[in-house]
Amino acid sequence: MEKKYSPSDIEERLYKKWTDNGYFRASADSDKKPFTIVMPPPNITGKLHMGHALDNTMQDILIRFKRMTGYEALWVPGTDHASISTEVKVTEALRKEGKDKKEIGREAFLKRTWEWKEEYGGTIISQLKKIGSSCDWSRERFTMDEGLSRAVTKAFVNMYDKGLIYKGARLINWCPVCKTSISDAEVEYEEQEGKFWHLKYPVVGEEGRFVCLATTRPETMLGDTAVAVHPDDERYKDIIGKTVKLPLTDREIPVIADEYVDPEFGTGVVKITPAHDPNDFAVGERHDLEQINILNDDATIADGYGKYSGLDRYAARKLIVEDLDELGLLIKIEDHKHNVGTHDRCHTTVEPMIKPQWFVKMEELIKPAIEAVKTGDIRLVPSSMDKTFYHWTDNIKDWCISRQLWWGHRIPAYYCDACNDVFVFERDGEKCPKCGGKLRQDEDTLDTWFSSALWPFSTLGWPDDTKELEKFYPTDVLVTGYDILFFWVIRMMFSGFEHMGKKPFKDVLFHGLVRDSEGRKMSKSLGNGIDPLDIIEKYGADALRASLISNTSPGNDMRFYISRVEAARNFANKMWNSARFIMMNDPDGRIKAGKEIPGNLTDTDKWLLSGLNRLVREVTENLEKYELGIAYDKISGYAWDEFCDWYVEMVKSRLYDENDATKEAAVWTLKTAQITLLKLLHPFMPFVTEEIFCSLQSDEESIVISKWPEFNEVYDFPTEEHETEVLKSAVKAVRNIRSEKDIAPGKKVNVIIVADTDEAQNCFEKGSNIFKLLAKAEDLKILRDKSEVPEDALSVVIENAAVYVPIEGLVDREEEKRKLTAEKERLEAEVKRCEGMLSNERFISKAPPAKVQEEKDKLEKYRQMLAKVEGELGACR
RNA sequence: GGGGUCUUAGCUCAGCUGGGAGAGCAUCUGCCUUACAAGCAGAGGGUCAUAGGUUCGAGCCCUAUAGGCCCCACCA
Repeated sequence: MEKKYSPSDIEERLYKKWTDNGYFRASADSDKKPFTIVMPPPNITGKLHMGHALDNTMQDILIRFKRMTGYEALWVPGTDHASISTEVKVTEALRKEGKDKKEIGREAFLKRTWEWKEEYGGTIISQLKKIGSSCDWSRERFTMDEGLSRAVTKAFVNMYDKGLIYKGARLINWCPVCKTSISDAEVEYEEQEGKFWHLKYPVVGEEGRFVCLATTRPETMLGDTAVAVHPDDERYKDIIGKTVKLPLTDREIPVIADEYVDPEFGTGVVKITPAHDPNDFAVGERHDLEQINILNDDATIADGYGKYSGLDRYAARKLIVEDLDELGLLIKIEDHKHNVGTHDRCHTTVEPMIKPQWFVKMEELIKPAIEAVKTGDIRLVPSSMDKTFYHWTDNIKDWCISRQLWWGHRIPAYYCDACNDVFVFERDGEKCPKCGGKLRQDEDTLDTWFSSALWPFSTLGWPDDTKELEKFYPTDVLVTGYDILFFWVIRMMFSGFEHMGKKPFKDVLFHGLVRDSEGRKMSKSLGNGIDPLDIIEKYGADALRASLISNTSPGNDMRFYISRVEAARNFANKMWNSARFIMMNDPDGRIKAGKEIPGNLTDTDKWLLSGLNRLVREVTENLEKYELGIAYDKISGYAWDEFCDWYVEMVKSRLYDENDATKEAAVWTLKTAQITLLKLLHPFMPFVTEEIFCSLQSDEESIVISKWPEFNEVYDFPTEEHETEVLKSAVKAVRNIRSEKDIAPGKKVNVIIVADTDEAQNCFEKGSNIFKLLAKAEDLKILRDKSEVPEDALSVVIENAAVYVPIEGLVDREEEKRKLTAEKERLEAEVKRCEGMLSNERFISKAPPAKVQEEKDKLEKYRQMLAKVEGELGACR
């Protein structure tokens, strides 16, 4: 094995081995318990970014963990057609070739988009493989696959038949560039510097009287159908019911009273344009006002408005303001900051317009989802997401699902021009059921989230009755970012209940955004994005994965630091090297890790094994609770600090002694511990663990399908903590001798070790050579009792260790005394605290018995330690 | 305007249902030592935002305050 672990050499080879052997496949025929995750499908337009890396690492950890614990673990991958994003991209590509979407027509455009999908849609999938995702690739799905498209149609028809989908002319958000409607959730508000134009409209029949009002959008006045005041506003009470002349037009419009108007704001008078403003629309509905659409689809002024017709909305605004000014109807212009709705894809200012669109009625549909979260039937992790969930569901509005796009699922509604009727059904190409006439399908496609909402069951075969649905639905956990709670998670919930009659998942595990090191969102425009693939190439997939998990918690944003990746890479290398060490000491691989426990384990071995045993239990619990960060940190902590830094050092003396009777026990323990740690670590760092596992345990095929370690009573040895402490300290001390600056370089040094127990004595005698080497000592004596140590010896040992270095003229125990005194004081305080608690009657009676016992044990422990420290302090004098 | 969330070491963050303040990185000291310098042995560094409250006991629970971030709404 090489001295350093180099991931690039092995990752591809191992991933190929895994897929070739079908480890990731899950079968519906298996009699194992199922564990299912469906992957949030990345857009086919997308490239792998840190968010995907995090999302998929978390899912992979859970899937690999469950696979090892004996579940039939299924992870369904796939991609999303991402209607508008893709359509925009393809339209752009066409434009570069000098072609226009409209010119080439729907059919050619779709053909072109499919070609585009075939060419680029696969890149994200291959990138997901690079980070080690253990998906069942034989089940990869695409939202526009034949089966999934059938699911979409079926779902639409089901809901339409139940009256949950309707078509209606509503005010929707219109993007004049993409020329499609977009849902409320797709509108992003941006603060913009605008103007506030104060206008006056003449009151009809009262010469010289005007109503003054202010607007941010003067051009919409062409579509005004009323002006409104507050019913209690004394200033305007007398004109309610009268009419005003709408300037620049020949229309007269009424003055109405509505509570929507805030008398305190502006002049207390509002122009009402029902066709181009959501609030005005609502007012218009209440007062039965006419809705006048003054705009074309590209936001130019419609025909019939004279010289304004055909002008862009902003050009029209300028001209209208000029004309009003000329008529003396413009009072003043103020600067005004306001929020403007823009389309989240192209950042064009959206235009509210009245259009016939398809909607999903939400009020009833959402109830089972709310109920499920309330009762805990669906659990959100972290649970603080519940509040956000209710905030969304309590304010939910009907969902506009039709889009004036071509790339997507076409709405299964058919119109008969002969009898002027509408039919919604699944059978394309049919004749009109009424008159037998030719049917014309609705031109619109569905919101891309409509198909995503069906993802948990459409990927498993719905609407057919499949074995997969039977076995793997509902899925176990959905892992996703909190930013799509509304877009996706909520919609999957009600879709699951509606179409399957069952929840789509048991738990939802949320993660946050991966930000850059300064806390900014990673974005193309800022150019601060870090490509996960670059990181993988340089540091390995394992290091990337671990860096995204270590020291993090669910639902919170995290910052990406390269130093974390380095730390994780170093840890992988540490495991690599501990394996090298083991193999050096068992070159033929004669000793097997496993259940046959050697009879001659030493206390050191038992100490390690029982600690490891507890680690197994804790890590398993953490993973069950989705505490991935905690689990990883515990494993790496134990592996590095306890296993490598302590145990490996402690057993060296046994390993280097050919005659040591416990040598094999040491190798066995090393191997058993290393294998156990590798297994615990495998979900987090799949590649390096597999590579080491196969070299170390050559009779097993792969760690991927190996059995997860279990808490084993056999390993739960009672340990003499005191003895272990002595050993640990001694090893540390010996290693430390050379770094003590009190020892002059090149000076002849004699080391005295006090071994006050049999095991320590044994250990030091066996290891005297290695200790000598480590300490660069001339001579090394092992004494049984502290009192035998010469007066002039300098202790270089902290805490319990009994190692002394005699050096001429360097007898100085002040430092040691100071430390021991500090320790004594600490222990005294602890003892006092414990005694205080235990003498407190309320504590005894109120605290749980286990806690009381714990305190008693602690007290005992501290008393013992205190006695020891006092003894040592005495010996110093 | 409504809601959420955060404030813990120099930096970035963990800290489960209340019971001995943690990790990584950074800093300082000493070390190439027969697994590993991507390493080893040590050290320093925190009034857990502030003020109250509950409790035998609060980083954790409650109230208020200050500051940061996010989401929703969108006064024309």
